Amino acid sequence: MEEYISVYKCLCDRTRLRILNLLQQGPLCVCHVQQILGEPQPKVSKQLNYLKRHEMIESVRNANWTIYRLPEEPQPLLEENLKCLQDLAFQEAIFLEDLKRLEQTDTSAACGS
Amino acid sequence: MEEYISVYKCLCDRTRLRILNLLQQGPLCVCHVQQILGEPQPKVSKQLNYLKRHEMIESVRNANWTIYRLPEEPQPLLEENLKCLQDLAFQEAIFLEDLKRLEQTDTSAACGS
DNA sequence: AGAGCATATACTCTAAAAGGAATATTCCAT
DNA sequence: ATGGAATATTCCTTTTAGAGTATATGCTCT
Repeated sequence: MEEYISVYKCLCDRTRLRILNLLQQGPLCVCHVQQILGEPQPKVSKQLNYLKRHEMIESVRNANWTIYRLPEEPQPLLEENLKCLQDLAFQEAIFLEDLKRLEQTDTSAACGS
Repeated sequence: MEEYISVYKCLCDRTRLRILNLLQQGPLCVCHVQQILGEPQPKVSKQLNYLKRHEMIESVRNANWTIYRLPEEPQPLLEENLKCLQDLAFQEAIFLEDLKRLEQTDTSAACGS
């Protein structure tokens, strides 16, 4: 049950939801998330770290970038709610804008192809 | 998106999860929830009120009982996660114990048949 | 080794959340 | 109208979460 609570805590913050929405499209490094969200670097870094500590996402170091991504197989409860997030993405303006900015971002340098 | 966050906030507390688990079996008044959870009355009342304020549950006054229940059609995100809670109920000892105590409780007086 | 970019951490502050104890309210029965 | 049961609310305290600013660390390249 604590695992459930942990998942829900991760999901009840606006910034973290925006991050998860982005990561569903693929891995991203901190600076890209930061650019897309338009939020200060420490804020983004801390929330990414929060999600990682609670095992919602993984990270890999690549040169001086840290690439964050969703795990291959997220825990079931997270996976279920990521699907729900995708439904929301069609209605929620901020999500759509984030995805639009993501498309306009070249992630190949840091994150590989 | 604020609605999503609101749902997740409701779900990230142990007491509230236990309450929702119980209410999936049917309506209950405060004193029964209190007995089953073994928690102090103000705590239970406050959490029920919290869930109601956030529109996760409804209440009806019956004599000097207040009966709380899940709505006929919970909002989709809640409904999805209530299903997940049911999966958890089979593994989680505290949920099983709550359900057992629920069975041993006569709710007919306050909550109707 | 030194510069510069990317990221992480520390510190401080504010606000929100949760619990406990006491009290208030509501409704029914007598 | 009074008492008692059920529920709600208030007050107080403690904890937790999030934001902002500043600073530190890590890595790469020259």
